[in-house]
Amino acid sequence: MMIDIDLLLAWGATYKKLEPNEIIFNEGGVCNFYHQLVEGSVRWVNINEEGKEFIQTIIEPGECFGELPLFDGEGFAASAISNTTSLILRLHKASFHQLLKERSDIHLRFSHLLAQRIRFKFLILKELAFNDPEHRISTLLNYLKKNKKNVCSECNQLQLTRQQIADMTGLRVETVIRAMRNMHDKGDLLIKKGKVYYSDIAL
Amino acid sequence: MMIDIDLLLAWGATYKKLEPNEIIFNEGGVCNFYHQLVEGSVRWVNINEEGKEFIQTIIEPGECFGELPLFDGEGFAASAISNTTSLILRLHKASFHQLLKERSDIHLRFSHLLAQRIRFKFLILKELAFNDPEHRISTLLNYLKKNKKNVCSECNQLQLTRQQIADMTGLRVETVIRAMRNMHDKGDLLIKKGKVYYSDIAL
DNA sequence: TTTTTTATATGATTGCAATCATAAATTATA
DNA sequence: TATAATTTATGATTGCAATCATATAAAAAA
Repeated sequence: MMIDIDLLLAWGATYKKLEPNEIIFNEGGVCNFYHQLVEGSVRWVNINEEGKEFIQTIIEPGECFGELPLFDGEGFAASAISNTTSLILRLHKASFHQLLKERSDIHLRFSHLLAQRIRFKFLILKELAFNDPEHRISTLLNYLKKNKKNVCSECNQLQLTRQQIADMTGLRVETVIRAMRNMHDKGDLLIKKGKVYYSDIAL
Repeated sequence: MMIDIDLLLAWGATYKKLEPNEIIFNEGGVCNFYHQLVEGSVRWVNINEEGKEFIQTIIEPGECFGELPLFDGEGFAASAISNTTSLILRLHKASFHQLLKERSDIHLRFSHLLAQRIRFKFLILKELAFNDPEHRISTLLNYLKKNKKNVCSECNQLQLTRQQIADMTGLRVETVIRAMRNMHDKGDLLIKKGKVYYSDIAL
């Protein structure tokens, strides 16, 4: 989901440049903006008491993030942190609501986005519950491939580290590494010099 | 989220009576209706190959369910099965979309609902990932209490079996039973004759 | 290029929830 | 009330991912 950049600018949105690992907003905090990523990469994460991260989504350019408070009025459900140097666009909450009001087509596209987000959560949740590391990982990778997320469109290379996959599936790095090696051995995916590629033979 | 029953009827919605354990729709199936529960109880579940259920939500009277396809055009993300004798209202998809179009206030309320659903998923997901059965259960119960879901408003009694809690947290019944006994011993909740009550001393 | 940092790899051990088995208590039904 | 079915309870065992430890490889920075 993205709103046309020119439209956002016309409505008064402003750019903000981010350093790597800069906190954009914190879980529980009050939301004043609609956020859209223009360049770079942002992770949307929950961090527990021991500092361990659970990555809800890794946002790519063109996607919005942190939108829940705009629709239900509560605090941020997770924190947003830049992975790399990034550029975002922010539109004031009031302007965003006005925009939705005037443009029911955009409102509908947000409903579509929200439904898709729930769908993804349904998918991951049932995987976490039904256990089995390999299955969890392969379901996640399948979803990402299908939605062309976190993958190089030219070379088919997965743009995630084992640690990130672990943080998205609730597993430990070592478990992910071992499971993925196993999947490689079975031909479910391809690992060359540590880098992961979707094998052509389905997944 | 509920739409006023008279309004639904005016728009051509029809009632459907359900026997216990009747399948309303199946995961992956095509959606033709907006569904709203009037009486009884419905579970929204994913069922894996071995027949084990993961309960995404237990729907109570006044709530809608199976709404994702109406917003993103894909198949049902989970199956819906009646827990008890139930009564639902169904409105044809096309009418629903027309209703949304004419009533932007209702559309906004659905955005609110969708955001809340994602929020709940964020919560559960990070719990499943950060492990620890007691913590998972207590987070779920807290959420349910806060949202007055699956709880008797008069007597404060939790309206879920240990099995259902297990199916919502990805744990086994025995683990849930043991964890909840433990929580009872610590005073986090109250178990009388097997029945669970929220203790007044927070949770 | 060399050094430092980050990511991947792999073995050994452990802890804990799943599993299996069985019983008791509670609720529903005859 | 008796009987059946469901839910809760509890012990014993096991399997598997987490954890710990350490090494190697790749990428980034000096």
